[in-house]
Amino acid sequence: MSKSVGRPREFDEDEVLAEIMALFWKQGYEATGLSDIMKATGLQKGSLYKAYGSKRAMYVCSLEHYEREVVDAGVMSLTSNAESPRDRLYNFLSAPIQAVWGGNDRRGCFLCNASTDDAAMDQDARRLIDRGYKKLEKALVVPIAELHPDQPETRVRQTAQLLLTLYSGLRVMSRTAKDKSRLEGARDAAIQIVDRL
Amino acid sequence: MSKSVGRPREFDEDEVLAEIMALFWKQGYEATGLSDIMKATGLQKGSLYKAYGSKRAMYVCSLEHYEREVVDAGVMSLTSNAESPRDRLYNFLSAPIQAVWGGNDRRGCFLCNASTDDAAMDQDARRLIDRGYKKLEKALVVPIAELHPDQPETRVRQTAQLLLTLYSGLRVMSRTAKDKSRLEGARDAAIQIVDRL
DNA sequence: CTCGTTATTGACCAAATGGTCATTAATTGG
DNA sequence: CCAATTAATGACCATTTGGTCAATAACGAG
Repeated sequence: MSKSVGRPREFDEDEVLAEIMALFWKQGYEATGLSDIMKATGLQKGSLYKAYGSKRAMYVCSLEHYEREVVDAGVMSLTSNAESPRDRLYNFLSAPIQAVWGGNDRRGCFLCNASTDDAAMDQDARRLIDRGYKKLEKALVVPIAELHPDQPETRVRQTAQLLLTLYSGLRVMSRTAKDKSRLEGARDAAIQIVDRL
Repeated sequence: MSKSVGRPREFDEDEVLAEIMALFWKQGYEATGLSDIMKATGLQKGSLYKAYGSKRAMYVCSLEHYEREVVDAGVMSLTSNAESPRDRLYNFLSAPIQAVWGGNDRRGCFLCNASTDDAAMDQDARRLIDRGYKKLEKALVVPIAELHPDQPETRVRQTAQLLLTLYSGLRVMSRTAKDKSRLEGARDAAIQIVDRL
C-alpha cells in the first residue's frame, strides 16, 4: 500500500493552513473572501476546494490549526517549570497587553474572536472553541496549585476559571483600548488576588 | 423657522435604529446585508441611504443606540441604590450567564462583539466602544466604593477594571460555553474577592 | 509505455453585494 | 394654488461572492 497514487500536492499543507488561519483570525469569517485566500496562499480556487471542500471547512481547519499551534503553546508555557508559577501566570495575563503595546498586534485571540463570530458559528466551531478554552483552564490550574498547594481543589479551579475569563476579556478589550493602563489595572488586581489567595 | 419643510419621515427613527442595531449586534457587520436591514425595517434601500448615507453609518448609529439604550441602563442599575452594592455587582456579573441560560439569548455584548469585528473597525467605532467601556468602569466604581469606603481610590478603580474585564470575558465565553458552571466559577471567585477586598 | 488516479488551472455561473438616481409623492411657506 | 423642499420607491449598476467543472498535467503501478 503506497502512500499516494496520482499527482502529488504541490503545496505544503501546513504552510497554506497557516496563511488561511491568519486571515480568518484577523478578519473573521464573512470579511475573509476566497479572493483573499487565493492571494495569500498563491493557490487557485479549484485547488483550495479540492483540498478543503468549502469555505466553512477552511475555517474549521483554521481553528484546529490554532489549537495546535497557539493554544498548545500557551498550555506548554503555563505548565513548564522553566519559570516560577507566579511568573508564568503574570506572563499569561500580560500577553494580551504585550501583543498590542509591545508588538502592535491587535488580532486578539482567535478563540475569542470566533466566539463572537455568529456567521461562522456551528457545532464544529463551537466544539473547537470550547475545547481550546478547556485546555487553557486546565493548564492554568497547574501554576495556581503550585503556588497554593494547601488550597482545596475547587478553589484552585475557580481561580483558574477567573483568570481564563479575565484573559478573554483582556484579549477582547485590548483590540480597542487606547491606553494600556486600564488593562494593566485589571491584570495587576488579578495577580494580587493570586498572590493572596 | 419651522421644524421641518418638505415631506416628513414616515418611520419612527428610533424604532428603525433599534431593528438595525439588533441585526448588527447579533450578526456583526459583514454578515449583515442591506437585504436583511430592508426586511427587518420594512424600508427600501433608497430611504435607508437617504437617512444614513452608508452601511457604515448605520453601524455607527447602532453603536450609539446601544450606548444610549443598553450601556446607560447598565450604568443606572449599577449606580442606583435600589439594591445593595453587593447585589448590584453580583447581578452585573450574573447578567451574561442569565442571558444565555435564563433567556436563551446568545448575542453577548455589542461592545465586545464590535471590539472583535475587524471589518467594522474604524476611528468612530473604536471611540464609541471605548466610551461605552469607560462608562461601565466608572459605574462599577460606585458600588465597590460603597462596599469598601476605606479602600484607597486606586485600589477601588483597579477592582472596577478587573470586574469590567471579567464581564467582557463572560460575555464572550458565554456565547459558546456548553454549561454555565465554569462561568459561574469565575463570577463567584470574583465576588469573593470583592467581599474580601 | 499505458492506465488509473489525483492535482492544478482558469473559465464560467447564478446569486448577492453595497450603492445610485430619476421619478413620484407629501408636506410647508408664501 | 403654486413653488420649494424633502421623502419614498424600485429599477438599475458594476463588482464581488462562494462554488463548479471540463481540460490538462503529474505522478505510481503494472
